[in-house]
Amino acid sequence: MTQPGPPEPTGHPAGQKARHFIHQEIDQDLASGRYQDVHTRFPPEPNGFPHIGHAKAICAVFGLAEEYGGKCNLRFDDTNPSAEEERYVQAIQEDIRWLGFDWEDRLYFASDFFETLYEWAQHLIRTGYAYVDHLSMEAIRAGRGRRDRPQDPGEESPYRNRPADESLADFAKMRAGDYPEGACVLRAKIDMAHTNLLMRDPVLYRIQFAHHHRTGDAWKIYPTYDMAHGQCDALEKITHSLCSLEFANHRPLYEWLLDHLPVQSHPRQIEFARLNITHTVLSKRFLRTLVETGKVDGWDDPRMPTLRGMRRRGFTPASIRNFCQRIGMTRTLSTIDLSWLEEELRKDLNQHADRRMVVLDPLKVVIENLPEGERLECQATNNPEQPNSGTRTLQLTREVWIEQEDFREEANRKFFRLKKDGSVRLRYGYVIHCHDVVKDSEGRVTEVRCTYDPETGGGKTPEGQAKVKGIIHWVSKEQAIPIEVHLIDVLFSDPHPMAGEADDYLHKLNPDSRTVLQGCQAEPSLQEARPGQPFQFERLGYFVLDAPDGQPNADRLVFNRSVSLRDSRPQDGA
RNA sequence: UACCCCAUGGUGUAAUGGUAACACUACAGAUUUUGGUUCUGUCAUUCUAGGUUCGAGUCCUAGUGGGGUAACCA
Repeated sequence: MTQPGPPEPTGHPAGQKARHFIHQEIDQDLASGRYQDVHTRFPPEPNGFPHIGHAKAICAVFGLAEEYGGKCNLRFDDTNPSAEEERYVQAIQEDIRWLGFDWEDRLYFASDFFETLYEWAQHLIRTGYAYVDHLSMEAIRAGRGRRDRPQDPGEESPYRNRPADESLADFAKMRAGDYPEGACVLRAKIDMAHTNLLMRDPVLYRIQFAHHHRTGDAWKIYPTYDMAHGQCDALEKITHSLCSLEFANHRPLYEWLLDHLPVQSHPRQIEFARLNITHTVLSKRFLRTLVETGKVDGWDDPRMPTLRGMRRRGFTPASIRNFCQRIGMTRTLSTIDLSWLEEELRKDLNQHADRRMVVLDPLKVVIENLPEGERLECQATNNPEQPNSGTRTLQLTREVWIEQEDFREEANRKFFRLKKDGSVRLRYGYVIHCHDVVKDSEGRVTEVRCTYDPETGGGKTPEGQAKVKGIIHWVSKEQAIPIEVHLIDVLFSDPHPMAGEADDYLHKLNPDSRTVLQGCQAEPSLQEARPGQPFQFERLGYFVLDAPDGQPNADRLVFNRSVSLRDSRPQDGA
């Protein structure tokens, strides 16, 4: 039979998609005829906002379906009403679409299948594979085995061998709400001596009176993950059910249930390692703590590894997809260096972000031989990587702002920006020469006095003159608009915040994860910046207009630095 | 502790019993109106011990190290 998969690669040739162990498994399944096509699913529980770790899974399942010409469903695993909310259902869909994936008309909810799952539970009871157990939660837990001696077999519940009719009647009463929460559960009857403790008669249904975001108060009982997940996979005719490694222990149960239920199809669970990234935490619980304790401003704080946080920070869908492509899929535990994410973002933004000039920490330069009121027009390229991006006109005036950092009264030879009695080129403008400085009473330079060379416009170097190596950015004082800039740094100074004791991570937060800079000076075109529109502020990095909850700040222009430019300045050069 | 999973340069990923490779980082150089981009080069790798085999990163056994699970969460 022919396989739709890509050709056999060796290594990672440029431009060719990396192939991983799941490709190989799928190839075999198609070759052996186990499955005729590839149908995957993304199964989030609507109880939080997706983060970059989810992006890995999303890219994998949607990507695999696409590569094999198959389909990928979106299914909300909404089997625990006390934890789940409608707003997350919306947010998750928004984030997946933003990443660029489409489930078309295949949007499902586990709750869509509650009636079938109920019937299947009855089926298990009738066939002698499930029973209603009135033992307390503690008693059940104890009966499954001692924590310190898990090798010993568990103890069978006294309800284990009750007649099916009795269980059936009790199960109906559970559904009807005749029993209070916690009074009883439905358990599978498997093997109380199994070495995998999950197989020691796991709970399949429990009573919950919580209001469900979709089914309201129609149900008093809800299936557990194990009773719902594989069954929904089967009902949706999923072929390859991908999940993270912590579910590997559930696979025998996944198989057992499919084997004992009248399912029409038999999906296959494949586990992969979840994503870890240095300097951050990727777990809903820990991220929630950061939000709830006010360590960050919210789920969409630009420092958060949530997709909405990253979006607000200026990450692009392409950069995230490329990142996920690059890290691959394995069963090996790994921690990816945060710089990989930043590198992918730079790669994308270098191609697509228009260039602008902004001075973060302004120092006044007076060009003495440029009369007040006179303007020198300079043509600035919008994006050197995109020949068709055009140019814009900047006005060079007598007074301009440059970066404090770009001026030194004295400096060594490796410093090739502006110093006293030295020259530097104003980007897109002219070469200026500094011959004097003005200082305040404390000796700080408040003003730099320069002259410009009219022969050096358009990047020209006049005959016989040495080429000026340093080029710095600038903004006309007359034209500048004030903006606020937020520099974003790592959330945790420790590369491995999760190492160590339970809640240590809260003490490893980087106190300087956000630096607010007020009084920055920007070229006037930035007045028109739109949310999500990426810019490179020349020599400073990539920036995006801040838009909390998708809306720009009404009272002022705030830009977040998505990522800095790679900086190879030598340490002693400053 | 029991069960399950994992182990290849600093990092990540390939090599499907047959010459250990690719990318990133680091470092060096070239180009450059961004100390950016781009290009070139250099350094560096199979956890340990046995076994199977003509041949082992790959298969087997044991050890060591790391991780997951041991919820009426998913």
